[in-house]
Amino acid sequence: MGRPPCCDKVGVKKGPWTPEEDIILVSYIQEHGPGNWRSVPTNTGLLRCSKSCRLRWTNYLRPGIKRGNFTDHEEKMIIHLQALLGNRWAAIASYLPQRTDNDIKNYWNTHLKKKLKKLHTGLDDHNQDGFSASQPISKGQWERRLQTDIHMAKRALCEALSLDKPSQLPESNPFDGYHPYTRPYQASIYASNAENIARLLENWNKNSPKSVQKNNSQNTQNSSNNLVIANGSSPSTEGATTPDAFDSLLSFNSPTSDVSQSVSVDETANLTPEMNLVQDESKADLETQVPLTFLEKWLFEDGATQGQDVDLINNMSLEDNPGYF
DNA sequence: AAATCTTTCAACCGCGTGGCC
DNA sequence: TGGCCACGCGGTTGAAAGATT
Repeated sequence: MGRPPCCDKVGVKKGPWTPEEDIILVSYIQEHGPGNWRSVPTNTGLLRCSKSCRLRWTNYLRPGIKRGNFTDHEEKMIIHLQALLGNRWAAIASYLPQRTDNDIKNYWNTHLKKKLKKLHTGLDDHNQDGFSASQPISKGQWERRLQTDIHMAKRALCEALSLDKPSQLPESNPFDGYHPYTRPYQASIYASNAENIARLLENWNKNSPKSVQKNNSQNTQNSSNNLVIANGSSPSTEGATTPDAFDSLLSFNSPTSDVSQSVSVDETANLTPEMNLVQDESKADLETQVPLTFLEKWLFEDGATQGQDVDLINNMSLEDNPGYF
């Protein structure tokens, strides 16, 4: 009964990926680009199902992924975006381009949920839970609650932003510079990381698999980190995540710097076909983000106009924008 | 030092959706 | 129009690591 498995279970390997498998997958994607996952296992000889390959790539091997500790900024953004969007981790992740939805989801479940719970139990017994995962509510309540949620989220987000930037509220959209639409920014990351993968592959060819395996006794985590370590902007510093670098990338702390401008034409012009494909992939992501620009505008365009939220919500007719909720 | 408990996070599973025929 | 297929998403699981007793 039920849906047949996505792939033949017989002979399909499960569990943690080995460095060897990572290399095979990365080199294949480098050559053919991401996509057509169905054919990846057969073409690479990997004993993995297509889903597993895609997941491994998107959550771990894909260039531009930042791992390790979340910065305060990221934390706040996740909290507020979760309040806004609910458990739409992919949508939330689109605002944190260096984080995967899986990462964010895990972080929410393991850290932020507890944090917020603590916070709320620390407060009065009033039902201050502004977050979506709560008891069932009626439709009318849901609508009122949604309005409250959005209002609270908007205020909290503005507060968070002003906390991080005590001297100034962003004149422009604070998402500038790392908004998923800002493709040149992504391109620079992908470009640098694609080079790393190439370098890694070169080293892989030089070294015997055994030696690699030895280096990766900590299973796959190290191996995939290695992919980026060669970069110089290594996430191996993740223990002490580099908020400065990250913030500057995101332009949070320097509203005048436009990251999209910081990428030279050469950099984007020198993209390999693989990089372009990666860009194409990110392009596909962008399409799912279109509705969010509306929220962005609303959140940041007129931060001072609190109290107009109800009007705005009224304007945001569910019929006109069915995808928003 | 060993046993037990807790936390973390990579990976899996099943469902929804959109594209193609 | 309906069925099939591939992909993406969110919830869940379980092994490993870390903390505590």
